[in-house]
Amino acid sequence: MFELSQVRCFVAVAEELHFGRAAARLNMTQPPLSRQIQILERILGVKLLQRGNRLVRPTPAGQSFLTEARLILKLTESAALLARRVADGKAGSVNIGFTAASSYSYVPELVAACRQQLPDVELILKEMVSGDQLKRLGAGEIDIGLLRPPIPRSGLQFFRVKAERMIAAVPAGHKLAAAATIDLADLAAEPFITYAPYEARYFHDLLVELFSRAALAPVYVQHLAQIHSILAIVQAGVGVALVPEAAEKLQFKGVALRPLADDQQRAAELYFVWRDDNDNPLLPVIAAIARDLAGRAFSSEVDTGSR
Amino acid sequence: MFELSQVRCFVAVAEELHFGRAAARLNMTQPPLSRQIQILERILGVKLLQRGNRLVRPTPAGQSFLTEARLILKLTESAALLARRVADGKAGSVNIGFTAASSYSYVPELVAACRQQLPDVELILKEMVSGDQLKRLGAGEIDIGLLRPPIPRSGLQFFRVKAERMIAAVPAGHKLAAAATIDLADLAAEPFITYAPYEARYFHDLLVELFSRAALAPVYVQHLAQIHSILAIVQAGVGVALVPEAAEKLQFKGVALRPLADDQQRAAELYFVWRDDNDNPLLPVIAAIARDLAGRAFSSEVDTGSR
DNA sequence: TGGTCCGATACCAATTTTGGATCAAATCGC
DNA sequence: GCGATTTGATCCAAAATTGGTATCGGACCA
Repeated sequence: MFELSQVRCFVAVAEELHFGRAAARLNMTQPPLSRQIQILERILGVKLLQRGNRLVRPTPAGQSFLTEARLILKLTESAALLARRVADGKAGSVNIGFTAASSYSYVPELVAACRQQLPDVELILKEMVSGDQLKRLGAGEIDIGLLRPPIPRSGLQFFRVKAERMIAAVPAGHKLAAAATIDLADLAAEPFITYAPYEARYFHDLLVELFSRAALAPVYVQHLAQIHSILAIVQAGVGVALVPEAAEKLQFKGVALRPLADDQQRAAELYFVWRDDNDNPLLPVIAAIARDLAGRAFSSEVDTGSR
Repeated sequence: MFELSQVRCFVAVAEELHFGRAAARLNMTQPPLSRQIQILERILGVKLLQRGNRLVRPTPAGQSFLTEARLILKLTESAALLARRVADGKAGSVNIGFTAASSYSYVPELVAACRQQLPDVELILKEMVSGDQLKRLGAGEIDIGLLRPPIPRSGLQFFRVKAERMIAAVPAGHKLAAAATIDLADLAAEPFITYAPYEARYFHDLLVELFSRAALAPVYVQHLAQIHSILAIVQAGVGVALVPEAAEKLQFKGVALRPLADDQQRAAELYFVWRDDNDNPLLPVIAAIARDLAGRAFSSEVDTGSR
């Protein structure tokens, strides 16, 4: 098969319509240029240029090949450029796993920030529970996980991007909805909707620990994995629940969301996790964006707290 | 800039994920393969492959480059293939000039036949009068002319593709429309619409000769270049005219078309013309199609005549 | 008909490429 | 653990390719 140098030779001659000038443009002498064109023609089995004694002009096949040749050269250049951009972390793609809950609160901001700062980067988002994310991280199927603790030490790096309060969700007309804050003991006295022990293990364990520390034992009437399912059940009047603050973004009608009493507050943490041997050049770039976003989130959280 | 052989090397390694196997696939040994990859990486300034001791895998930049590389290789192959097809007269494009009149009778059949037999060929059709076609043929701006005599000998080849009778056009209600055939003398007695001496020189000269031979001198009331314009004027009752038989295809309401008396008939000829030094491989192919079409047209004409 | 322009050819020198041998590192099996 | 094996990298001599100089041959021009 032919070589790119030959294609460049041909394009030069076809554009100059003159071997001598084309050779000059290619920084070479005329004889080797003639030879390269001949070789190209022999490889293709097609005469590309009609050499009259005073003029050179492309044959119809040469004309057609010229069009393609220009395209090929353009493509090679853009391929090289793209590879460099990817290596520089300015283009490419990253697979990101995220939990359903984070899609309400953190993922949208992260995606927006990336789109703005890295317009040529493709973010491939895959919703999955934290456990699956850890598995996929290990297998190299996702580059980044946005997940809940616990995080095993083995070859993973991570930092916290979010810590959001758990707040109570009660039916809108419920007597507890009347107060600005809700006491954990009052909540535990109601029929309680909680999280599925595997699919939403983090929240499940969080609540178990929260209640046992407070020496409370609520009556669990339902286990669910998704926050929006829980809110729907609360709305239906089946019981009350504790959900992360991000649930406010869902704007669920008929459900009142109230913070817990100050001394009972508990934060649900979200971590940005990656394999430390992941060589995707986008990783440090996106990690920096994520860290920056998290920093701003925490400082604004402090603001909110101080009000 | 890099070479296609290096791209092929890289694709092989990226697909096999193994230098040895890739080398075997490329019919070479492993050391030069390793080196070609290194050279490619140095040219791009980007590490494309991560060599672990038991595994090779593409870096993100390599992954992106792999996609582009496959595209480049595919394009080179298709470019070579296309060039060969053009050289074989199976693809490509031809510029064809044609007279307005031929667009009613011959061009549609020719285009249809080409589309069917040469689906990958682009026919670029340009309407122009015969004189312009000869000029453009000389300048190489069209490959084929479909035009009227006279044709100069200088470096042109040609053959006749059509000879169509001239027929009389009279307003539908006109007294001459009553007869099945019209006598030239009767026609010449009417106000006569004829052809512009330059733009439609062939028809102009044809009529001049026809009438002078018959020792007739019609009163010319209007000169026009286009057949449909002439028919429109005839329809308006301004006068009568002689038009090529193909005018029947126009289906002009309010105009009666009648053949001349048998001994007065006169044929308008259409020729397929090209420069004998034109190297477009499509030329012989399309000429053959045109000749075939002309042959069938003439034989069917003989049929009509024998009835 | 000689001069000039232009691409092709012949031949030569330099570089590049090739592939065998070898090396170094790491994994696997016993 | 410790060789045996696998895998990519490196070294080196031979071969091929490439580019350059000189020259040729044909065509147009004066």
